[in-house]
Amino acid sequence: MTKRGYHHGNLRQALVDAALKLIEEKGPTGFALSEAAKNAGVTPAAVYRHFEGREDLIIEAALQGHAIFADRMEAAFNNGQPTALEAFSATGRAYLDFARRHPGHYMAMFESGVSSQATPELAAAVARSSGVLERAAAALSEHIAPEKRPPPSMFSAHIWAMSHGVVELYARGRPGGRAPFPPEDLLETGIGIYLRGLGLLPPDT
Amino acid sequence: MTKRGYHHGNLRQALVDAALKLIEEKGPTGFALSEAAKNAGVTPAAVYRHFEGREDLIIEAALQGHAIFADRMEAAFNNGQPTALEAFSATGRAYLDFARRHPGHYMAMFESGVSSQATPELAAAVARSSGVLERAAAALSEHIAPEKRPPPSMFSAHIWAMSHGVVELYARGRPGGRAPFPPEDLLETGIGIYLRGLGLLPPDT
DNA sequence: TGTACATCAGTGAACGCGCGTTCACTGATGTAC
DNA sequence: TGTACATCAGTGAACGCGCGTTCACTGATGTAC
Repeated sequence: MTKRGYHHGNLRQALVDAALKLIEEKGPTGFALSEAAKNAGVTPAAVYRHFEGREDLIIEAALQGHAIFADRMEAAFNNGQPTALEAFSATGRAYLDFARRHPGHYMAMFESGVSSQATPELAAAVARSSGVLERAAAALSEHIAPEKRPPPSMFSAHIWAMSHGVVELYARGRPGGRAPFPPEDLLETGIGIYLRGLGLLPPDT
Repeated sequence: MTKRGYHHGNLRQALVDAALKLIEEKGPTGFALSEAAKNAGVTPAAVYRHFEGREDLIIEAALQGHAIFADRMEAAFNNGQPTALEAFSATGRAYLDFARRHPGHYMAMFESGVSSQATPELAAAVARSSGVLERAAAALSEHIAPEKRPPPSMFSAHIWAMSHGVVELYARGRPGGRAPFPPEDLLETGIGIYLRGLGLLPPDT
């Protein structure tokens, strides 16, 4: 099924996997093409049979990340079933879950410095990811009285910002040394309070 | 007043300033000690008269950043005057304002990968920064009924996460290419909705 | 089935580069007499 | 005021290193006859 290559089998994907592991360990700017090649059991020059260069490899990693990300978010959203609220919450949890399970992908996507417009494919993948979250926000905001309803894109930007902030500050080892609370709890309670502020949850839990 | 050096005048600070500018331009991992030295009009080896090495220079930049940051936040908080709510909002605005005015510092502080425990001085500076925000959150949460009051450190973690997320995703050029809303508005509305969720703002604005 | 050939994934050596760091030094500044 | 000396900030050359990228090549695989 998988098209096997001549010598290696499937070097292209092996290189992406090696890159992801390295990005996870050392960050996207600390990642070295040569090291990825070595870890894939291959000479650095071999990389150029499959990618244009270092940046192109990072872009592929980000691209695959966005594809997985959008899939997960879409599955969690589940077309707004059973309720808009539950679908939305599931989507939020899927965000954090993705960041934890795929730190390499997450970093390639959001911390690599690669423009989301770098290639048409990447732009499309980013648009798809963003789209899921925005649809989840839009579905949920139907339950808000129109005159006090924020634009869905602002709604989703708030959620995205809080999620990303939790990932960066508390799901890794940043500010006070270690996290004061489990990131999952932090995000769940944070989003809960936010939704209550929108009148989407009863005032007392 | 400023102790002037023998040859340069005040090379130590000139190096920090050059480093900050470079960090702002290329990120903390892209910053090169040699380039900072060159921009300060000095040989790379001269750096070692004032710092132990590359990392030490970044730590000094982060340290100065935390000092400015804590000062600004403290001034904005203004001991909780005139009201806890207004003081808290001012503190939130000061956060974003700092991130925009001092991107080099901000990056050195939160994106450099330097541990906040790297030196005792840095740990103290970080604790002071965090302390201000936590005090602002604690003061404000006095107005919440005790049984539905989240721990102040969780409260402040939510705000910090949302602020940081807004900075990273929307106050730079990240996800959809450019920001859908001005970051200031995004943060102000986001925090507003969150505070409403805590019952600290009336349900309709 | 066997042979000749074309393809092309991966090799290995080399490149130029900029990096962080070291070291013996030099020469401007400050100080003692 | 003038001279001799000590200090030490900054120099300049050198180092070893790993990086991304190039290039002519080789040799395993697949294909045609």
